[in-house]
Amino acid sequence: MNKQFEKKELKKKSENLSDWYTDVVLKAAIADYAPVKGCMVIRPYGYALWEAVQDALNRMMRSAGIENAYFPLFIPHSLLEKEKQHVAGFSPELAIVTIGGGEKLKDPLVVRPTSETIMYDMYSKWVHSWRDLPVLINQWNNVVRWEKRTYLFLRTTEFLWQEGHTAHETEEEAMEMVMKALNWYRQIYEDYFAVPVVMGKKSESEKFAGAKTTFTVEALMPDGKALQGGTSHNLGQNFSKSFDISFQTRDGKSEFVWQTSFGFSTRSLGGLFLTHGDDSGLVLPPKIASIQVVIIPIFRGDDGQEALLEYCGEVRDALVGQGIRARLDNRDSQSVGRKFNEWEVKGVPVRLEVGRKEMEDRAVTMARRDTGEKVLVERKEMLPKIEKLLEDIQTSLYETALKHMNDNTRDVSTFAEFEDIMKTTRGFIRAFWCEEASCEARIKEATKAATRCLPLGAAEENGVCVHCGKPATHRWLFGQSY
RNA sequence: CGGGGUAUGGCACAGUUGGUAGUGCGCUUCGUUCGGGACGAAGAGGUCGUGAGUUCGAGUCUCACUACCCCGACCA
Repeated sequence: MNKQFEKKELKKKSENLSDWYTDVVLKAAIADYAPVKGCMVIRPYGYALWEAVQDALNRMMRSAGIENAYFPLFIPHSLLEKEKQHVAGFSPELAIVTIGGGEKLKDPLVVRPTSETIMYDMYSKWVHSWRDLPVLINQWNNVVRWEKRTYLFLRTTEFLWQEGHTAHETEEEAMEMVMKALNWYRQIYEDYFAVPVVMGKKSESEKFAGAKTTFTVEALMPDGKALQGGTSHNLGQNFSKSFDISFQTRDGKSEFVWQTSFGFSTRSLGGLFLTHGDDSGLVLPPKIASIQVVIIPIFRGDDGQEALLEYCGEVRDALVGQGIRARLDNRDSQSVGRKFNEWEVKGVPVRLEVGRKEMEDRAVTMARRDTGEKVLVERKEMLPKIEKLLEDIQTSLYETALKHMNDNTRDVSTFAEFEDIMKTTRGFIRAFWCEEASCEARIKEATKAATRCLPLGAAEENGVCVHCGKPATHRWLFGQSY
């Protein structure tokens, strides 16, 4: 049974993850290389996934009173320079427009790498009183960061994201926002993508340029490397002081606002593709898949084709009526085998095979993408069974990924052990660390692994740093970054 | 930005001592098919990365340039 059919033209995930990844993203028509280095075209089948993310995050943000807006692509270089750490962090990867309309610009324009500066310049105009707070604005846009080495979705020169930027009366209120956003990101990964994550705080050297504290969701990829999945920053008053966003408090004093920013990008889709999927192609979790069920008619001569298509159409309408995203593949130019393979590469969670046999028995054959298992289901039981199957696939994908993460998260007490793990399986390593940047840098140089985060809720303990032996109070999560 | 490699049809590649470009897949049309990438017939598609040079003649030899890929450094 459950035979895995070999894909003739697809590289194997089991042999080389990164070759497989590129191959499958291109062949599943998720994305394609654009003529500009490091840039890609997100094709309709891939963009539909991004739209699903947008829908989910927009719902979550709306529930917290956040509204969408749009700010310009270009940022005057003079504005970017206002927050020192911010400009220092981003300078090496900026694209800068120096000529406009054939004339050299007096103040070059930066193509936004993120929008803090241009948004906060506006916020300073808009905020004067405690009554103007909180400011709760999000924007969906594209940003550009000139990376030296790029990779489809995971690190592209231009990428799409949402960036939320809020301003509050108190730091407590800002922190609530920071954690709320972080939890949304966790939900997108875990509930929609079926990708487990660890939530935590970034170290000083890994935090956002200009932030007081950065929080992150970190996922573990199949090759044991870690992916920073989304970040939420407590900006404190760093930017409000640089951009003069001040307000009169309820008791008449002047104070700077407390700010947050948080972002979730198309990189996340790369994590989704890497995590699931197998030698036959992508495996999309039902909750995010744009097509959850594909119906494939199996013809027998010209006889009865019309009746078969009619039966398939009826099956599709029943599914769609139930809110299931179903597609009938009625192309007669492709053979059945080819269709099976195409939809497998594209990772559609459930395939219904419908031939004369099923039509006569008033049934469908239901095949699940993740295990390959096929069962014959009576037509009248189809709807509840498919709903159940979609849930089962979602759960099973999450559990498999969670097991992988747990199996590859190791407590380590000696540096030799640390080095050994990084040389072999990689994965997450939990170890005491003295919290000194120079020590972290030496660990990274020796093993390629740096701190991913201090997991939320990590207990305070008495320990010694895994590398330098100095006193340490917490076990940090280490890993090699994607 | 350092080290290595590659560049020939949409994709993957072959092309011998220099003689004017080929194979497989894909694509188009027609027909027969369809329970795991169908078959037959007939077609379309290439300034051989760019620019110079050597030569009667360059995909092939020489030089320069450019782009891309892999490894490393970098990557809130």
